[in-house]
Amino acid sequence: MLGTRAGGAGGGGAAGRQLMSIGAVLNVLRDDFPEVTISKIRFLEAEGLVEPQRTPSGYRKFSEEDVERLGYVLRMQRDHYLPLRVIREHLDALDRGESVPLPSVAERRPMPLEEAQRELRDGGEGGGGLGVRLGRAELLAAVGVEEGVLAQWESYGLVRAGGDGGYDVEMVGVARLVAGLGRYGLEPRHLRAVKAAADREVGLVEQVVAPLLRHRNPQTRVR
Amino acid sequence: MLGTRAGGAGGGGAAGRQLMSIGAVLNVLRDDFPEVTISKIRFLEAEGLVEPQRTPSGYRKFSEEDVERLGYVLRMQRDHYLPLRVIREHLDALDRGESVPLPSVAERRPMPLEEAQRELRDGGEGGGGLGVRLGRAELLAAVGVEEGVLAQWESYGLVRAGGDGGYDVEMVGVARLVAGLGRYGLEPRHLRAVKAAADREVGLVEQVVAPLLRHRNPQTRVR
DNA sequence: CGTCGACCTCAACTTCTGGTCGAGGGTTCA
DNA sequence: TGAACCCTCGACCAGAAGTTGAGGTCGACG
Repeated sequence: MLGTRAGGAGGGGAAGRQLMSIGAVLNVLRDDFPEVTISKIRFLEAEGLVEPQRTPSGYRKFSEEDVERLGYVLRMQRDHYLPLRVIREHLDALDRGESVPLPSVAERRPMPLEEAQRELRDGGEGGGGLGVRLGRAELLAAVGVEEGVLAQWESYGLVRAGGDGGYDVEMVGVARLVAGLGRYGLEPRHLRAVKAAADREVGLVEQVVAPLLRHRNPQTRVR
Repeated sequence: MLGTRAGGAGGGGAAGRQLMSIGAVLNVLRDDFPEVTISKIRFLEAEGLVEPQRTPSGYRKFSEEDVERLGYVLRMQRDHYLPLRVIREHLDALDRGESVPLPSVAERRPMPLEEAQRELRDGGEGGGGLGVRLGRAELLAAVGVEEGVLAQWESYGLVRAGGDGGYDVEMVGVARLVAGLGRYGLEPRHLRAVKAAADREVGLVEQVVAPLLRHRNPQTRVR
């Protein structure tokens, strides 16, 4: 409906970045987010998540960017359950060119090791197999990096050896990911931030893999 | 203090799976989660997140597993902001051998494609910087898999081409991860579940990669 | 045997988040 | 000029996540 808006798509150069009224924004968004309302958009502004321009008379005018931003907020909220405060901080930081305040798990203890060991002891390889552990050389080979690089990763806590000096298979996934990221320009020092992601990854993999030893077999189901 | 309990650590074989009182659990956990309290643990039980055994007289008795579970809950809550309901559902499903209900972004709409495309059209590369895009062949090379495999991944929505047929650099990270997981036995059909993780991954990577810099300093200047 | 600390339940209360609603009133534009 | 749209502001609301306290039991130690 209202075919007006986005119509042409065409190359429209630098022309007018068309601004849209709150109602128009609503129409655009509710396609992806049916639960959005005008009052919610206003609320999100009040909470500092967007700052649309205003006409002299006070009407809000949203740029495409604002709309994307709203979409991002809504997505984060809906799909990742992030509280608005967190999204805001994140976005704010990004805005001013800092980066990634991130829902962080980082820095707390440098030592979930004990836990891993316990798991290792208890679960052993009993249930599910997959108790596979790699030596350092194997890991290096599997990931395709050099000694020094790995050492560096370890110093950043990105990859970690188990108590026995061996590496868990999961580490391959993590390491490979780190390597992948590195390949397009992210250094470990940037990756500290990403460690949170790696942790998540591990968390998830743990859920997928580890319970195989503790439990029977996975299948799907979603809320 | 109370050096008693966990003391030995030693290899106590099959001996008694020692159960601990709620107070003991508290001591164990608050090392990692200082904010935990007895009442919170009870609350979590009430919410169905753990089900410790009981002595005949009604005292709670937590197994190691229960404690780990609590740790998991607390970690998910603190680090990933997941609501208890979601954690519970996830855990419940895992318990009964289903799998990974996961804070999912999945289903709901079978079609984020449109979104991606719009983003592509509208935002072009404006928003994100890092407009680098890869061809299919490049992606294949970067990840080191064959055509067919990639096609399969795509059919599972694990990896996705943009509107222009090109792949975003982030996809390399995702694809590489998928490849890594595949390498130790997880098939795409299992990975559907993990897709949520991949999505997170992308979200995070976006944040890291796009704006380039970083620093942190939360600041709350609402209104 | 008494008593002290750890534990129990249950209901009421609290705080925070994330909004919604409506009254009262301007703005736009066909 | 009037219908449709938009504005602010304060009140109100529901749900999540705990906390608190009153009243009572358990267990172990001296």
